Amino acid sequence: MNTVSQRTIERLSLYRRRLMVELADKDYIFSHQLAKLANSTAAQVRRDLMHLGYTGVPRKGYKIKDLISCISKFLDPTHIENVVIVGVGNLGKALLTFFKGRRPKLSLVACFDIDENKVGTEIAGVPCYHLNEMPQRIKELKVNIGIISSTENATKAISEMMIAAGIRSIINFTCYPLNIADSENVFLEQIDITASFEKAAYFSKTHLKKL
Amino acid sequence: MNTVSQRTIERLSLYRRRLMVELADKDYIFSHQLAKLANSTAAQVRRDLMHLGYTGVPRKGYKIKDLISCISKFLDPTHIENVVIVGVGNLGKALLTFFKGRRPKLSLVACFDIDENKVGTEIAGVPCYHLNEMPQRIKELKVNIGIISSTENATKAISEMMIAAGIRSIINFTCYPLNIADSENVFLEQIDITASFEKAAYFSKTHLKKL
DNA sequence: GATCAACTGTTTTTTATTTCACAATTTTTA
DNA sequence: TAAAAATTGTGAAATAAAAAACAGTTGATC
Repeated sequence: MNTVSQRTIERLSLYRRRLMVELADKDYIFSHQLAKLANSTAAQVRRDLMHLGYTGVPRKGYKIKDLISCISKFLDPTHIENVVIVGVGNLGKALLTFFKGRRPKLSLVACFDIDENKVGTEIAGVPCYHLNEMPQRIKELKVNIGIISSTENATKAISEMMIAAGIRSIINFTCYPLNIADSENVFLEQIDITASFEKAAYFSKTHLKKL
Repeated sequence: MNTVSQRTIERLSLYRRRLMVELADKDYIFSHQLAKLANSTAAQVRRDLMHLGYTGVPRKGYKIKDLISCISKFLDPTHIENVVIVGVGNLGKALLTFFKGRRPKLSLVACFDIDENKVGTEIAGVPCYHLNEMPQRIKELKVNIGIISSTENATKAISEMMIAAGIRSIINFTCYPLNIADSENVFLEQIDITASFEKAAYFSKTHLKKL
């Protein structure tokens, strides 16, 4: 199986977004131009595009329209994927709003919380249910993707509920480092904002390339 | 110069947070135990700790208290670092709240927006100024770290303002891929939430390790 | 229509990161 | 006190990722 790296998938996602912007201006783009737009290198771009089976034309480049649809065919789910989010505090709300209508093939269908003031309402147009209802809703709505933006100490329990209910992919925005057994076959993306901040602080004093 | 990788810095940050939790329970910890807590491996932990110059004791492990202070000495700025955030929409607000009091050596001293309803108020206890004032405030407060959570199309201009004002490190939460010249010597952390979502979608169908 | 210039797709090389493996060390046990 | 057991620190090997190099095409130019 020709497995594609996470890094490549991230870049393909970025290429597509940059290409959408360019589409208004022109028909074709060279690898070095796309590289510049995506903050990468020409070699890296060509390498990434190899996975698509779409080939450009020397001296002419890639037809933007075709390249976009090729990336879409590669990246996007065939049908619309339902997504849920657990924990509708500040970050959860921000993600709901951010997410809204951003990707046509990803549909945020429900959010969950334990705060009775939120349960039963709609937040950014998305219905909020009690956490207890999550397993049932996930099954009913055939949800494959779950986002966790709860408190740190609820993370583990929530992830276990998600996995038991059949979730295939988790994005964890809490700082609790989830540990999912390989045998579960669940994809995990850990976004550790605290680590990012501390890294920024560390390199603000250290990141001096030329001394 | 013995430069330490970004990955290692991220893990050290995580180790410290996990160790803080353990500190309540016990005095010493083995590399394989810390690895389990941080979702890593014993070899990786030992390798990362090598950079600290702190050595553990065979058959006894690392003294948690000492290890924490050693990581802190390594990671933390010597004095308190001021941080600013630009763009106080949903995500910006969430980051403000999230950040509040989380790291003692990092102090969020100001946020900026162009919305006149926000300018002049306090958001999560942090004063909000007009974006125009940013350069001056950054210089006055000797701010080294800037967070961007604006709209996508404002990102580039904001980063240029930041760099011109003397910022040393930028965390960019917008999807616009900033391109900072090496010569600027500014550290950049790009957090592309859209890419994370699309990655999660991609691997939810693909991430089947054993077929 | 032959030559040149510039770009693509892919192989090779280089660099970075992780894992392995093991001598050295320390505690525990006898 | 000697032997056994378990863990550390680190050099070496393996793996992963990025960059470089280059043959093969294609469009442009004369």
